[in-house]
Amino acid sequence: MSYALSGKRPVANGTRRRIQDVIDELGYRPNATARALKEGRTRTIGLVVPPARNRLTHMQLDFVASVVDAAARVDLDVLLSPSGRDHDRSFERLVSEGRVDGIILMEIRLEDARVGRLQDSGLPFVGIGHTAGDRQMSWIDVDYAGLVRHSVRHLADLGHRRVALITRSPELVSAGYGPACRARDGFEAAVAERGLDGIEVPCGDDARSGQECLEALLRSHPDLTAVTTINEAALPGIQRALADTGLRVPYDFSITGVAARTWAEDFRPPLTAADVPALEMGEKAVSLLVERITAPDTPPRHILLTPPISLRSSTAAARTGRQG
Amino acid sequence: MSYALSGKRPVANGTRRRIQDVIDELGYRPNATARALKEGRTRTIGLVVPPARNRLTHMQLDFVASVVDAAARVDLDVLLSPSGRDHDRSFERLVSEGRVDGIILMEIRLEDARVGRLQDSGLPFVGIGHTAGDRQMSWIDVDYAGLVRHSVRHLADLGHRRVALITRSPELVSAGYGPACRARDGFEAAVAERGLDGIEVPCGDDARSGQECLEALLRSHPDLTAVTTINEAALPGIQRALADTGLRVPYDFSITGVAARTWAEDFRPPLTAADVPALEMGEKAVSLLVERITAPDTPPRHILLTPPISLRSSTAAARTGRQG
DNA sequence: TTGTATGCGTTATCAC
DNA sequence: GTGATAACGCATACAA
Repeated sequence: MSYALSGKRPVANGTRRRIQDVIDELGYRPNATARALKEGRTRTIGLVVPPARNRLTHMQLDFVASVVDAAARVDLDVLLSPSGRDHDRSFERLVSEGRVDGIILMEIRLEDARVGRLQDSGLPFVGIGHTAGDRQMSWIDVDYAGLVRHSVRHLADLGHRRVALITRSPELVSAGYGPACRARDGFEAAVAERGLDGIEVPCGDDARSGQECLEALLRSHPDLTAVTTINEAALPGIQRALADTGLRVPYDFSITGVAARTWAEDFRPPLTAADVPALEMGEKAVSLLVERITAPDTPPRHILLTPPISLRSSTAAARTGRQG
Repeated sequence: MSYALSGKRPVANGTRRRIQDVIDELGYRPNATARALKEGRTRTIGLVVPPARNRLTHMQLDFVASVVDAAARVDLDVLLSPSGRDHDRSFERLVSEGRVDGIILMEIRLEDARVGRLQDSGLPFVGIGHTAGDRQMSWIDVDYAGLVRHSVRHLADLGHRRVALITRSPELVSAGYGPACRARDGFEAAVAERGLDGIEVPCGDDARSGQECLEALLRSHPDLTAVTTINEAALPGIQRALADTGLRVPYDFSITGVAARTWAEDFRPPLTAADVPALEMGEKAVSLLVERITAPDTPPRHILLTPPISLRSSTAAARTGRQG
């Protein structure tokens, strides 16, 4: 069948109508698979997500949703691939079988084998998050180190001397998950700089863990007057532990964090925090990827976001000590 | 190149080794697109999700995660497609361009045009949720009507006379979203059956809306002593409103709900609720779809789950009245 | 047991 | 301005 009515070449009006009639009659729609084979591109991108087993955080969910949305806007489909211990087959299919034109990688670790694998494959890809050494890839990330450093300085300015960092799950931390490691770096830097007593504790990504974590912290460090956290899922639990102990925020205890805005605003009182623009990041990741695909020889780009810390109502000057 | 070493026909050991060597040398991997074209199937399923604009609930997230996980387990890839007003192109691509072997439909409304569209297309599909009239599709759903009816009966048994149903967002309700409508039906049935005073209110899918909603409810109905809800995202807000008003659960006020277990257990005190088995449902949806794909002539199957209501600690006998 | 040819549905190129 | 034909990469049926 002639299909020059894509406008690629002139066509007589009569013929066009005749073809259109047949199309309408048969309900013809071009087959995407055949087209992909012929054109050498699939109009599909892969999104590598953490496996379901450890339920996704809201922030990750926002990434997924915004990536899918942004991709749909430019008529790209999104193939989801869980990546983790038992799902290597899925990842391998994605990179080596030519199902996708490019890949967006989530939950990147400081040393991440998948990055090397992708580089070898030659498939365009971008990261939401970035590895330790590699400048040979495009990525978009949040400056966790900088934000945590700022948060701790803010607490120090308010007179807090003993502060804690509540970070992500032990598994993530020991796997070298980027945000967790960089948050620690920023925390240690600020603690050293201001001569504070700093405690770093991992914490599962859920309310219960948050509660247990803060309870343990309060028990073992009675002089603790402030915490900062990058674990948004733990926030409701942290809040409960505080309430149960009778500690009023911010009069008796200060909190800062790095979290999606919803979580910060849902905290009581509203949390002083750097708002991670997850929706924007997903969108940006898609356009970075589109750039990698259409112009592979362009040098990779790195976008490190440092959202401002919104001063809300969860921090105040330290009391002389919780026990006093 | 000979590629009968898929085991489809006998092959000499020497030849096999020779071929394997070449494969290793070249790093050859079969191209999925070409294979799909040849075999007439893509080994990919489509998952139609609500658009990102109204952020997905945790339950929906669990659906997505479990579907992706279950699909990966049987080597199926998942193509995500946001469906909503502005994303018709994405849905249309999915059903008509042969990119997928089958489709899982989420957030189904009582009257859902997409179902008719899919039936016309002949593409295998299953719903997580079901329409009003149609028995011509496979689906898996939770019996919201029955569960809410049970919950209200439970409250009535405890002596509550004026109870409220907090349902989903006004948009969802007026769009005829299945769970919202069926919850209302069950609520009205139980209210009529027990001669209660029933109030039904829509509520946005977030903590803030939950708080405002319950505050308004308490203001306008001072004699309200119990609520039941299917809006899990509103639960934290409901809890806060109660706490702010000084109402103790369950002594002063009772709550029941239909929610994923995490939410119920995270409530303080733990929520008496029917636990929606979202993870299991996603998995089940995949196997239903695989059945539709491999045996299209099989009659459609309907799975209506009625998870038991777990009695936790959020309900108690009604006081004579909140004001008394 | 092995090599070769055909066709899946498109798009692009080439004669007409 | 239009119709026929090759090629994308694979699987398979058929010939050797």
